[in-house]
Amino acid sequence: MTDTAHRSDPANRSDRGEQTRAAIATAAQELFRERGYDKTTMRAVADRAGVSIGNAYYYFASKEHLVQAFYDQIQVEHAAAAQDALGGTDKFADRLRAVLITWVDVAESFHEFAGKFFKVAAEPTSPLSPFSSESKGAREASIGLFRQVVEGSDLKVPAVIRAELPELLWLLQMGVVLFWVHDSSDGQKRTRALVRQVVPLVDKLVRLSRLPGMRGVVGDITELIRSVRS
Amino acid sequence: MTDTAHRSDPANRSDRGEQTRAAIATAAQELFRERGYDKTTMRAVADRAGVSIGNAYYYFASKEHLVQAFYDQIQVEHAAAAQDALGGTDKFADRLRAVLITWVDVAESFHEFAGKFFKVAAEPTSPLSPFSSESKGAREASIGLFRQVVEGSDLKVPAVIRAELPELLWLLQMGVVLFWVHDSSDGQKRTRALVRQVVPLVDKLVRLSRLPGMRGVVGDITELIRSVRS
DNA sequence: GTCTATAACTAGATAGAC
DNA sequence: GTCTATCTAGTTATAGAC
Repeated sequence: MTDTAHRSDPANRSDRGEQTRAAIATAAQELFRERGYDKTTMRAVADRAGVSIGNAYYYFASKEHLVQAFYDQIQVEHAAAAQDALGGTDKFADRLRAVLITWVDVAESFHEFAGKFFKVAAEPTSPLSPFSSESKGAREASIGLFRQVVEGSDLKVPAVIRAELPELLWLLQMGVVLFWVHDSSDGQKRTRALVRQVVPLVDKLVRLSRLPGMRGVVGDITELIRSVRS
Repeated sequence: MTDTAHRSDPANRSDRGEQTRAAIATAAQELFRERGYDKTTMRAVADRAGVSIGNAYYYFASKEHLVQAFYDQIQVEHAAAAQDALGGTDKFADRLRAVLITWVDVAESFHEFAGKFFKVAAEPTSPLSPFSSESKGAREASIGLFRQVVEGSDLKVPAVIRAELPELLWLLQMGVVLFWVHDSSDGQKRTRALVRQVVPLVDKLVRLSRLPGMRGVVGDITELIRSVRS
């Protein structure tokens, strides 16, 4: 493999190329927000970016790939906003709620075309799937956020749980996203209500894991996670 | 409303119309299985059904609507197969496992293009979404199956739980489907392993709900379900 | 080699005649 | 109910400029 000229190698991307790429991505994001995914044509994107369709396809393999820019943006904004929110408290429930609610805040402006976005991400073979190897970076960043939630908290739980909890909380977040996508209430207030209700429950459940009768269950769950991951 | 000629009123569908509709649906199913969703064109479907494209669109509003036939078929086959499997035992865990494994069996032949199928169903606005009002019938049939699992079993649990459990088990089934879609192992054996592992855990958790310390948690969960449903 | 553009292709969907 | 003709938009082929 002497394919040193491959586009994914940053060393070979020229400045001009980067500018064009950025122009296309920006045009796409603007149009997606203005008209939604379906009503945004590749021709319109290329047009606004001041390039030809063919050129747009040189940088983005498909229309779906243009969505990735959003994905990344939410991720980055959420990480920053959550970081702020985590500073205020060491109570586990407060920290968890802060991270989840912060996500809803950040994602709010994307909600209108989130359905299409989600549709794209739901396909297992899509690089946008939260379970895909292409999403590994974003996924691990997100899990890392929940690791912070746990580690900076006052939570006293068995070490096995402490280790597995971040991944479980990330799954919870995926569930919240699923609900959010289907939530047509004003300002996604039903999702916010769900978070406020589910957080104390999770807090209670996690703390209950210390009860003698729960040891077996905890073991089963960690075993389950381990085997699912392989 | 004097729209007595509307197509959705079975009394007004002519025999010929029904035959054409069936021919199109059958052609689509054959082709989906032979080549997958993407490689099956509406032209090919119309062709095999011996009708024009325009005519195909008279009966099915979009290509996605042709997928609905699969959806329904799995539903019906699963209900029948599960019915058989439920006859054998009154143990809750056995009954639950039977219903879940039966689904994996029935769905196996669809797995190859399940990704595309799932993608379509994942869009919140899609009539195929398991949460959509159009899917209400299928959803309730499925929940009914889990009601049978609970009611025909030896399970001794609080009435609140007994009432909410079928819907929760249906959600578990949705989780299994999610895993299954992403499961590329031979014969979906990883999904089968997941089911075999998760069923005893659910069984244990449900029975634990009788413990005094769990009463509060059970109340919280039922409250959560109620508010989410509204 | 990296970029960019034009023309053409494909397939889902619609309009309108019969 | 059924057809043909047409439209639309994602995508690709390919030629050529920098």
